[in-house]
Amino acid sequence: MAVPRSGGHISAAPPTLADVAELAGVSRQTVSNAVNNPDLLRADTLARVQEAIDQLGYQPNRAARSLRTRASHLIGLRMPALQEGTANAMMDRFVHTFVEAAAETGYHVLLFYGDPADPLDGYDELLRSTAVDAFVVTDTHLGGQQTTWLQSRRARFVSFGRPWTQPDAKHPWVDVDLAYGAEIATEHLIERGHSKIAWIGWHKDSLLGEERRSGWIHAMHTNGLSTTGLASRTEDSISSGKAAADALLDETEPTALVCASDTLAMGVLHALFERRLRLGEDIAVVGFDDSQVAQTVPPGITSVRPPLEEAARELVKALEELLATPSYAAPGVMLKPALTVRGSS
Amino acid sequence: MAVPRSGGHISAAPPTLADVAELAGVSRQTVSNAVNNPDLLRADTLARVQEAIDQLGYQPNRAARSLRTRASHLIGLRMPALQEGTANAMMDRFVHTFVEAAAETGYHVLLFYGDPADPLDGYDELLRSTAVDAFVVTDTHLGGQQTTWLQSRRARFVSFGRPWTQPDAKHPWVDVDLAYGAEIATEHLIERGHSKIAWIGWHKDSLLGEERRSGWIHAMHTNGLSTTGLASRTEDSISSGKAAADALLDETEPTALVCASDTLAMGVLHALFERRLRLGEDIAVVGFDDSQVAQTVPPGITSVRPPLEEAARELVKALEELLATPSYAAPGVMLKPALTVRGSS
DNA sequence: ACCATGGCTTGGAACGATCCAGAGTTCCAC
DNA sequence: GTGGAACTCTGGATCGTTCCAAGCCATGGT
Repeated sequence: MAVPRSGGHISAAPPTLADVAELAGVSRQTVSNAVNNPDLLRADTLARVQEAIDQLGYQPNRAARSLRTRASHLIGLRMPALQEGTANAMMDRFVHTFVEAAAETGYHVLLFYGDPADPLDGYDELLRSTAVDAFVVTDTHLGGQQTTWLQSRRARFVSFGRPWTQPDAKHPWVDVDLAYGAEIATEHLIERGHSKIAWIGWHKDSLLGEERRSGWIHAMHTNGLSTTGLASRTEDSISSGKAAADALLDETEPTALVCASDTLAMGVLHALFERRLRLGEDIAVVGFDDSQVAQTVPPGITSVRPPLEEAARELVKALEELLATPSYAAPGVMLKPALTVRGSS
Repeated sequence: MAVPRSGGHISAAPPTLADVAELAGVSRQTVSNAVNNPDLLRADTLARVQEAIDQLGYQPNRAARSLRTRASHLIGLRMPALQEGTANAMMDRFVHTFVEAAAETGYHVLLFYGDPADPLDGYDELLRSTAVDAFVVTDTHLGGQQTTWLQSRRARFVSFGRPWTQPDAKHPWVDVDLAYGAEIATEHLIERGHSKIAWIGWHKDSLLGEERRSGWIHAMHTNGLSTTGLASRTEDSISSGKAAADALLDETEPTALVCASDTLAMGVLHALFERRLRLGEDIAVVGFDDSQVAQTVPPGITSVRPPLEEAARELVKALEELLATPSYAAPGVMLKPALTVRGSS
């Protein structure tokens, strides 16, 4: 719907506060108050201004508002690196849910790109130009570089991922307890009658990997099961998942496998395919992340599903507090994942 | 060129043009010129100003610049609806590549969310508040509602997807020739010695579906092969893909299947799994979109891969022209997909 | 009748950048 | 030596909003 302006012709320029003020017969400031502090106006004035606003289709100019209030209502999110594996499948779902949660409180998401080799690239420019109110940092397991730097620049941010290497970090964070995830995955297999349950995980220097692994170990030991010869550590790729599965199947002959990621689980599937073993019948497999792949591969891979929707909502809530109270120091929030059971187990 | 990041002294408020001007002993306007039109300055003045800029770590305030120039250097992209299937996997890859391509020309991407039930929701607010310079529209096959509306509001936009229902639309667009994709997929199977090649596609009212289907028909007929009894039309879901495959396998017994999407291909895999048929040996399957799933499922699904990187670059190029020349009317760009051959064929 | 009170409304200034028109320099041709 | 063009640089105005301090106007207590 095109909006006619005082001149009578149809103009491309959107109406301003002044246009509304003139039409309603009040001052600019009153219109501003009608938008931002309606309680300050007398009921009849408010109604009159509101009508003028509706009539013109007025919407405050973001740049002007942002300049004056020093708030852009934008949250910066650095595009996670694109990998040809499945590892970023979870991040995509997170971005979706985060954008949705942010929208509910009037925030939009500014996606930016940074050189994958430099975890700090991109942040500085946005910070200096006051383009965003805050950041969401996602790859905290890669080290505390980003958070440390942001802190030193006094930038506001929250992180999806606990501050692994800085136990004393004060920024709000939300994370998913994936040690617990490994635990329920392993216990699920034990309930199904398995006792030789192997683990395929990541290298020792991977914080995420060690955490997940500890859940498997805990579940095994609590149930009086041995883990010797059942653990393997490797890269997060399909080919190394396959290699690890091959080695385990040849040596220890486990009846079930818990994998630190759906990517590794897919590697296992490749090994099974080659050996003509049937997933879910000859051998059980559980993965992590509940990716698209896990959901769709026949007969479906049982997978540990992180509650991304809840994480996104928690992060947005923390952001709101943080932006309202600059000194806000929240306790971290740890969420529990659930197991989505499918045909593979 | 590169600004020292962890600069020694950190003040609360970022430096402004006036700060730089004072330090360099010139006027504000001169600093502005140093940033935007360096050719206008004498070499020694430029050097002096540049030094002051570096020293303070000055970066123009986006809100102020945006207010004055009426350009935000933001491109709006409505978050495609999240589906639990595989259909949006391609869109995620597109978003990635688009953000990257946009960054190269100094544009950032503003992600926003809109009620899935209303294809226009969200655009209006951003447009009225002049928050973005342009939009990228992605779901043109759902009808021309968005583009028609944006046009009527005189908004700038480009679309990823041809204007299906409006042959006379004048906005720049980029699309992938997926009829051609179906053709090369079918021909690939013919080369491999198949002659009974079935098609699993979407309902008749799906423009995308009919286009892809025509490629299959064309390839079959050009090679003197019959298509009777080999085509089936259904929903884009795993379960209906499975049902369609079951029906075809029972009735016509094709040796190869071309599917309109990787989702349908996954449905086929489910049917094969149940029948204990081996993908790539007992029967060949080709999908569309080259999703994560197609890439990782053993032994890999041969799939038609849309050149998303190229599409993103073309769109950004078109956007640049459009924003530089408001009257810019580009011819649409049609890109050719390639076939990624994997174990499934 | 008067002043204080509190609710509503207002005009001017400011946020930090760019646009614009004009002023000061430099340089060269005549 | 002078006029004029070309080159540099400058100060004021402006984009659309919100902050601020002050103004207006009923109301009510004294």
